[in-house]
Amino acid sequence: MDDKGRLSRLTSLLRRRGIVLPSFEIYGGVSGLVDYGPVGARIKRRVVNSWIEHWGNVPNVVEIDSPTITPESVLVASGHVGEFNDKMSECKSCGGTFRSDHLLDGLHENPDSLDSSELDDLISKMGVKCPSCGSQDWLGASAMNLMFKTSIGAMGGSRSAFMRPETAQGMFMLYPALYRHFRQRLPFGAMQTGKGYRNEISPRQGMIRLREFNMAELEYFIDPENPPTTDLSRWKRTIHMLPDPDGPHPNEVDMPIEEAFETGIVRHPTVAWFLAMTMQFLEDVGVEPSKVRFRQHASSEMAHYASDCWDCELSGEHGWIEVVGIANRTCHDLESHEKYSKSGLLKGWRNFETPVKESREVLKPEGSVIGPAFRERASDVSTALSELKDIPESLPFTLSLADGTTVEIEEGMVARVLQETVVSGEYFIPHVIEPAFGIDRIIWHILDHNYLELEKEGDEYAILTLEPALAPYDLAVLPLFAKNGMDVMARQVLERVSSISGTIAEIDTSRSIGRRYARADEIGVPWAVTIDHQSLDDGAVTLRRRDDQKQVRVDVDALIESINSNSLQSLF
RNA sequence: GCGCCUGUAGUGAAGGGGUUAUCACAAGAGGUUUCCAACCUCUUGUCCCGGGUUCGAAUCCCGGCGGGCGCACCA
Repeated sequence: MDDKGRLSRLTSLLRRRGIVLPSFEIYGGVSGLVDYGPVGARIKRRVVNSWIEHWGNVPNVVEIDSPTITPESVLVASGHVGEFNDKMSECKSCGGTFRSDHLLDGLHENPDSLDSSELDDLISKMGVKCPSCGSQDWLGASAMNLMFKTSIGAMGGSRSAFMRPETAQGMFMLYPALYRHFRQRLPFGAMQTGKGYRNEISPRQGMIRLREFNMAELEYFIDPENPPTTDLSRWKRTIHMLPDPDGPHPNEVDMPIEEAFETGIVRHPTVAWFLAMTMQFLEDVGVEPSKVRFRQHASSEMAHYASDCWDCELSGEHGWIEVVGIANRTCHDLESHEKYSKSGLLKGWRNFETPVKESREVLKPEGSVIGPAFRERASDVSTALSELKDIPESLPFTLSLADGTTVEIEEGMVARVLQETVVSGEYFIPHVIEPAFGIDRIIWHILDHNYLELEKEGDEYAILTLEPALAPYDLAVLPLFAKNGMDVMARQVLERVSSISGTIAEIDTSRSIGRRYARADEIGVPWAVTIDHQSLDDGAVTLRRRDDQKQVRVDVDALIESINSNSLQSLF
């Protein structure tokens, strides 16, 4: 079959059957925005549900849901505002645009810190040439903001905000509530699915680079000194991995996850577990395992918050595409939010195995002497005394204060005492391992990997071999002819099937039976039930399996029972 | 953002300064047919948007919007 045209035939199918299509099309469309139609929305819902179920099976993982509108201060703390506000300089003569700070690499120790006018001054002073045409004629640097800006409040005095570029910040914002929910015990995780927004410069490749997209993220909070370990041996499948090319294992490998961890290719036990769980999920939703690979980021391409990162990439019509990022974000986010928000609640507590008893000699200030002696500096003196590392042998001595000045501490101002403390544990900032899934990209690859172009009696025949759990309909009910009572019985069967919780069936009565099978196959309906004349007499119907077109005769009651127990396969 | 190509029913395509824009498939109604896109009759529906040139624009020109590829960008 003509492989060049497969992509456009698949795209046509997606539009024609209402799976994925351009948004706002009667107004000309907007690039980077797509709609899921009646069939696609159902597939999407089921993919998202599968994701929630997959991770919901993990103990200590809960789902949350937070706003997409996010105050600017949150994204300043997370680093997104700084990182997202790269300045771009445009060459007047060739029109090429480049990151202004990159143009100044090597000419300034920290070009990232400069504002627009400083960048412009330096670019012209240094005579920076355009990398593509060599001229020195630059337009002023302007911000390239990849976040959608908005404001909270309709009138003046409103707060500056952005549409969230990731759902993760919602989980960090709820950390105190999560910590309480889990009774102060790590590890635990919180997940959320929903929309994210990035104002891409040039969205491309259909639903691969969108401006508004569906994400599914899980933040797993751990104690970095006691990272949870899991039994990796239950995942036997070899995984294709491209380790960090600058690291100690620069070559591509195929091995089970357990071996990858033992040989040190995957550095963190919890990250290894997430890699395995991710592979498992992708297989479960019908991604072709041979078209999956995991690529470890080189330190140079690491996101601003990540200390170790693996991309999961899938191969399809658009090449290898990143669909999941698994990052060890360490304590970056919580630490930064603690600093910016001044909240004291973004911590975990770990008990020592045995409480530490400490006794040390301290100089305890005599308030009644220190106070009158130093007046407004008295509290600084007390602080400095309590922070003294080395207790002087004798008095008087010279004490340095935090502001750099010194005072003389004389006999009578302090008492020499032995202080005993018991420290039973300590606070720490949890580390976070985050798998972030691009749902739209995963759906694209599910469709791509399951779209089969077959030939049937000389005709082209398309079939979507979706996992039954993801199909837009579980079952198609087809009266062989829509008359003589077959249509009535079909509607009765439809009603019985539809009343089964979670089961969605459709009825199709128009045109020939072959055409209706084809229509159902094309959108991935796994089962079709046909009611013929004989069904009216014996109450049995024909059950047809999508993937091999085999059919069996089965009593309606038995059919309903099998659907109920999710065991239709066993009828064959 | 830049450069090249491009936009015609639901889908895929043909055509093109002049009556009512063409074809296939799909879709709807009816007929026929005892299980895999059959057949017959009828039906619905299209020139991306705006401006210009012209007696007349779906066609030519300009701009916008959308799509493809390349460059740049992609936390």
